[in-house]
Amino acid sequence: MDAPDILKNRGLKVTKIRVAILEAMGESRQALPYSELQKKLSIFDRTTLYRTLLVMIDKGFIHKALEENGDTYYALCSSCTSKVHNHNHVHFKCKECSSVQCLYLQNEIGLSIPEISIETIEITAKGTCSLCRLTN
Amino acid sequence: MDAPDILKNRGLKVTKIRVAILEAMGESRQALPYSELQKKLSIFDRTTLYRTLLVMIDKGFIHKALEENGDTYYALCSSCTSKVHNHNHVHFKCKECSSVQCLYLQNEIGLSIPEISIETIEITAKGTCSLCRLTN
DNA sequence: ACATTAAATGCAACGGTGTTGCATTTAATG
DNA sequence: CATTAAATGCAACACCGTTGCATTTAATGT
Repeated sequence: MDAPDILKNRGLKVTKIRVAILEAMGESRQALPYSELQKKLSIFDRTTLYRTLLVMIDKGFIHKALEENGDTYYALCSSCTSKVHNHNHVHFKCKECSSVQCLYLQNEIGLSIPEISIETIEITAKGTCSLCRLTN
Repeated sequence: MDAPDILKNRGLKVTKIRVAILEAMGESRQALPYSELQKKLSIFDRTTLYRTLLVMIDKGFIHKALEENGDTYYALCSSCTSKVHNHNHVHFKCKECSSVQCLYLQNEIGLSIPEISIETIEITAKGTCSLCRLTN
């Protein structure tokens, strides 16, 4: 299913920037930093990019995978809807190539702390990705 | 031990802003967002605050507990040195009062994923803190 | 194919943060 | 009290988040 169909299926108008965002993020299969999205989509006004990202987060197409040093990494949601966001996955950042990816886990990670009710858990792991390990 | 002594012990000059930062963060016992630090320390130039935070992170006094929506939360390091950063703790953000705190765990959380070497893990939990639970 | 309309877009503008260079001040030392 | 390396304040620039408003466009019905 291509980008326009995905948008239609979820009741969103098919616009150039939405298709471009989905394609840009689909290619890489990794989380993209805002700065890179901005570059790739520099044809569009940055306000439009900003607002489009808001909409697509709200509709459950994408999510913020990581905020680090002022840069925000966005990733495609493979299992989220506008209502339910499943986050049984880990965000992994490679210290060498700076790539960020979503890793899905078989078993959800649980955590319980006395007196506090925990609703969501986000996990960010850092290390060396498989590609960079081979390169060294 | 008061702020000036802490600074001396770690080989840092005792300056007003460093003392002020340590005291501001010591009082609250919680992570402070940059925006609030900025307000509390508005006597000082913001560049000085910026550079002082860099130094204090580097020396292991404080760490970034959370970056969210462009605001960075800083917390005192209770078990970190300039060489070793222990992060067997969870950063917890209350969705009601927006407070952020470091929770220390008895047992470190481990995570292993094939083909990837993980060096550090950061966990951010969100929910309702004990105080807000009582209030409701 | 065309008109209608709500939604999407582009532009301008403002405030906040990250960052750097440079001149001045200050804390630690002898 | 003099010396000096470090810390500070100021200026400046780029980038991001955000909002208002006028214009354009995608979807819908005729």
